[in-house]
Amino acid sequence: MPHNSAPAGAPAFLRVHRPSTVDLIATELRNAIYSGGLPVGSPLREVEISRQLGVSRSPLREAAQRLVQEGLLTAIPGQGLRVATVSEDRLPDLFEARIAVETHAARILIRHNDAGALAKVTAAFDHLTEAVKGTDARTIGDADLDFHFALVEAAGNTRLTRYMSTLVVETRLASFSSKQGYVVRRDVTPSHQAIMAALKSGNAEAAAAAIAEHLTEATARMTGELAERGIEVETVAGAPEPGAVYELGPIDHTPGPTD
Amino acid sequence: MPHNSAPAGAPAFLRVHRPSTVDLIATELRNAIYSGGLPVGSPLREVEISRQLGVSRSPLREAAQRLVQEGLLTAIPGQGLRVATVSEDRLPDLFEARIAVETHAARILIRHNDAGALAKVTAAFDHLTEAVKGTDARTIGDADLDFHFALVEAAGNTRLTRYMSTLVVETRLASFSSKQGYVVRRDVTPSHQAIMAALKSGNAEAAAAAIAEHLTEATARMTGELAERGIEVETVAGAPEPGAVYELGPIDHTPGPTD
DNA sequence: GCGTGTATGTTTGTCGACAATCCGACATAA
DNA sequence: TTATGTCGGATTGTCGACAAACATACACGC
Repeated sequence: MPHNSAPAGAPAFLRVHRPSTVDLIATELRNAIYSGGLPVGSPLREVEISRQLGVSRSPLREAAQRLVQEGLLTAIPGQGLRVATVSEDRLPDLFEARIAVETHAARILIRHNDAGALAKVTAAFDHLTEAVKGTDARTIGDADLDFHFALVEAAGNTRLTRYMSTLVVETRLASFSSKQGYVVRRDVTPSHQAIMAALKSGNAEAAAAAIAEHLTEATARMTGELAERGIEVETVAGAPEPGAVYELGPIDHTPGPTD
Repeated sequence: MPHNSAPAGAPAFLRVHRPSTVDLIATELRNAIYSGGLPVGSPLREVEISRQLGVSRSPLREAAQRLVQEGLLTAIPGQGLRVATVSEDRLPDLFEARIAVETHAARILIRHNDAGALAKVTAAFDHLTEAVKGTDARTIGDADLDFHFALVEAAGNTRLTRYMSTLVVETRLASFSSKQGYVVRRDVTPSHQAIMAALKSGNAEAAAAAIAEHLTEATARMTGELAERGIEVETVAGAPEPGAVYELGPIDHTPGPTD
C-alpha cells in the first residue's frame, strides 16, 4: 500500500505502539466470544484457558477484567467469570445503544463528506449483498455486523468506534442467547439499501431514521414478536454444544529478537 | 423510603449483588482521577497505591485494566500505567461522543415521557443553578457534569449510562489537562436552560439541537478559540501540584461477619 | 419422599517473589 | 560542548503457591 504523505510540520515518527500481553489475550478472548468458541454463559476456567494461551493466570485475569468492563464477561465473587448472556428482556437496551451510536456516526459521516470514508462503507455493503446470496447464516451475520461496524468506523470517532466494537460482540451474544438459535433474515438488504441510499444522498436525518427503524425492527424480530409473521429465516448451528473444547490459540508474549 | 411494589409474577428476590474487591478498587481509582487526587499524566505506582489501599498488587492491576478499557488509564509496556491525558487535539473526539450519547438520551427521555425521570433532571438542574451562584469553580464543574450525567441516567439505558460515567471523568481529565488550568464559565446556565426547556416541552429535536450546540460551544471554548472573546471565566486550583500525596482510602475486602 | 446438614473436590482470590525491562545519572570520547 | 556508552536503582510483568469459598454429591433425620 502507498505510504501516507505526512502533513508538513508533523513529526516524522509516530509513537511506537507495541501491544502488551494483556492486549493480545483480551482480543483473543473477544474473538473467542464472537466466534462462539466460548459459549454463552459458560464459566471461564482460568487454569484451563491460561494453559491454552500459554500464559499464567495473572495476565489472563487482567485481560478478563477488560471484558468485564465491556460487559462481555460477568463476574460473581467467589464464582469467577462467565460469558455474559444477553437475555431477551435486555435486547431493547442493547439496540437502543446501537441506535445512539450508529445514528450519530451516520450524521458525522455525512457532515464530514469524506468520499474515502464513504467508500469503505460501500465496500462493506457490497460485501454484505454478496454474502446474502449464500445460505450460510454465519457468513451473513458476520457481513451484517461488519457493515454496521464499518459505518461507525467511517465516522472516525475513536470512542464511538470503541463502543461499537463492543456492541457488535454483544449483538452476537444476543443471537447466541436467543432461544430460536442463531438466525438471520435473508432479506437483510432492503433495510441496508435504504441506509446506504440516505448516506450517499447526504441526508443525515433520513439516514438516522433508516438506521433507527432498521435496528428497532431487528429488536422486535429478535424478541420473537415477528417470529410468526412469515419472515424468511435461515438457521444454522450457532453456538457449539456445551462441553466443546475451546480452541484458543497460544499467545506469543516473549520479547524475542527484533530483527 | 417506600418499598417498590413488585409486579405480579415477578420473582420475590432480586439477585444479590456483592461488590468484589476489584469493583471497590476500580471505583476508588475513578474517584481519585475525577477528584484530581491522581494528577493527569502521573504514573500509577503499583506498590505505593496498593499499600495505600491495603491490598496486594494483583487486584490493583486487575482493577486498573478496567480503567484502561475505559481510556482513563494508558498502558505502555515496560513503563506501566499512567493517568490519561486529554490533549486539546483530542477534545473534538471526546465531545462528539458526548453529543452522541447525550442527544440520544434526551430523545429517549422525551419518548418515554416519564415524569419521575424528568424530575431528577430538573433537580440536577436546580442544583446547578444554585452552584453557579457561588464562586468555587470546582463546585460549579461538579454540578455541571452531574447535570449532564443525570440527563443520561434518566433515559434509563444501562449502556449509555455506563458510557456517560466514563465520559464525565474524561471531561474532567480534559479540564485538568488544559493549559488554562481548571476553568468554568460562570454563565453556564443559559445553555442549560435551553436544554431544560426543550426537555420539558417534549421537543426532542430542539433538545438534541440545544445539547449539540452547548457541547460544540464547550469544545470551541476549551480549545481556546473563544479564550479572548470576553467570556467570563473563573479559575481555581484544579489539579494538585505534582508530588502531592495521593490519598486513597483503604479498601475493605475482608469477608467479615454477615450478621 | 422431602428437606436439611455434612463432607469432598475443585476453583477462585490473594499474596509474595523472581526475572526482565526501563529510566536516569554518570562517565567517556569526539 | 554534544553525543554516545555504561552502570545502578527502581519498577514492571509474570509466575507459582496458599488459603478461602463455592458447587456437587451423599448421608441423615423428619
